[in-house]
Amino acid sequence: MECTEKTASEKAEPLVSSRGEGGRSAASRAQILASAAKLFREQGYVATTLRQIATEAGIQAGSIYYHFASKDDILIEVLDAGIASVSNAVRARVANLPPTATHRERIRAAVLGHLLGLLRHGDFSSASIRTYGQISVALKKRHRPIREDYARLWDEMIENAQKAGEIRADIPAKTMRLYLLGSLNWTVEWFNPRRGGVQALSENICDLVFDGISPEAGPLMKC
Amino acid sequence: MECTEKTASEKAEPLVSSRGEGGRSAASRAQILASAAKLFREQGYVATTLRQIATEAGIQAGSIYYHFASKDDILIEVLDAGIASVSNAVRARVANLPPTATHRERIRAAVLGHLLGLLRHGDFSSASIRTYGQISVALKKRHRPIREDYARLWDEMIENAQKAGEIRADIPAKTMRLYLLGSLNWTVEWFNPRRGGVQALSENICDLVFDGISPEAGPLMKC
DNA sequence: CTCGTTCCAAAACAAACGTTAGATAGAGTA
DNA sequence: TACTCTATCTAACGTTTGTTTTGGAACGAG
Repeated sequence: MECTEKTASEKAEPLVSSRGEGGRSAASRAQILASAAKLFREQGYVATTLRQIATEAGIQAGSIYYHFASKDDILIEVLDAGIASVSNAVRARVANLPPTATHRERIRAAVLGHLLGLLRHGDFSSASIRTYGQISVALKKRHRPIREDYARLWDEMIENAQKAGEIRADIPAKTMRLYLLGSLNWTVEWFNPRRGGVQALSENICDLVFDGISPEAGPLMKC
Repeated sequence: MECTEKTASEKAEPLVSSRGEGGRSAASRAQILASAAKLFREQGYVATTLRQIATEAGIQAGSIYYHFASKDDILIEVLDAGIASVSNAVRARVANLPPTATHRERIRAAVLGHLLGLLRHGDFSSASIRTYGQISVALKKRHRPIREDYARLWDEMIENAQKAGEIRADIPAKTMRLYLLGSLNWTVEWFNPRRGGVQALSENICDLVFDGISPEAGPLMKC
């Protein structure tokens, strides 16, 4: 609202860290982000207080403003980092496939990458998924490009697989992507690491995504 | 916190409505609930203000307390009504099936009932699903019984179908239920009624749930 | 008309929120 | 030693939150 210019601002770009990359304060910044991600994931954005984040990070509430301009700015960074995390996990797994891999194998690798990235290194990506639905349109706008990038990655994989006849083509690719990512994303709502491993669960869900709940080779299958 | 006893409380149970079922104030009560459900669905619980609810309902913020004891109490009623709504929709559709219906047909009816109940008469059920993840454990505890009832309905259907060999049995029923309901629930995050009908989408998703993204009659698997 | 009940508006309440301002301790530099 | 910059604390600001209090229309019963 107000024009908040510093009284004496000679340097136009103060730059985040004073010296080098691993600046002394960079650790604090990272700590704040990690604490925020954890709390956002558990309680959502609005329910999480700057004082909670500060306590979790071992500092005082006001000190946060040395590193971030606002609570919204913290959210944006957590959101972006979360999507980037799973996006990188997926791209890495797909890129590691041999060139002879089928489209189905690429999708399978992507599903596993998405799930593992979500359930393992969880706070940022889980926070990203769980809070996205409850933020203002202004915040969504700032975050949208990264999300659309990731969506495009899936759309291309699905469309290519459809054209190659490796997955069904009677359902729009976009519907398929929304359904597919939704199935994966919802796991963060109920997954409990103490109850069964991530790997086993991920493969179960992968099977369900590909073949549904129908029996593999039904003895009395209708034709 | 404080002991808030009315100064002169002769009647132990004032009862909600003074006269009959359709009391004069029952309409206001319902209006408050409807407004709250709509806002909870759109913004989440914490982000929704009592003053917003009041404005939406056409009354004053303080007046809400004539009908409800607290904001939490409103949430609980919205949550319960939401689950009850889809639960009834599902039970009705399943009950309307002929006695000769297979387990697969029962599950298909349930899936459609869940989706249609969710996407059509949406505010209460959508609010219930979207806010459940962000409320305190105390609130969850009050709401849990109704939710578990509904979960049990699905578990029984799935287990019966597994025993009959009509759906795959190589994946735990509980995992299957969580995956299945998750896929359906996530639709409220992206469904847009202006872009395609509810019925068509529901059947697409139903197909995906049953047969996955694999082609219907694949090159490998012919009937 | 009078009384009691029902329903709600108006205004205020304390607590908590995001945010800002000023002071301060410590490290580096000259 | 004196000065500067960095990173933080302390304390407060104004606003908004859920909630409470008070008072008074509206209305039916006697």
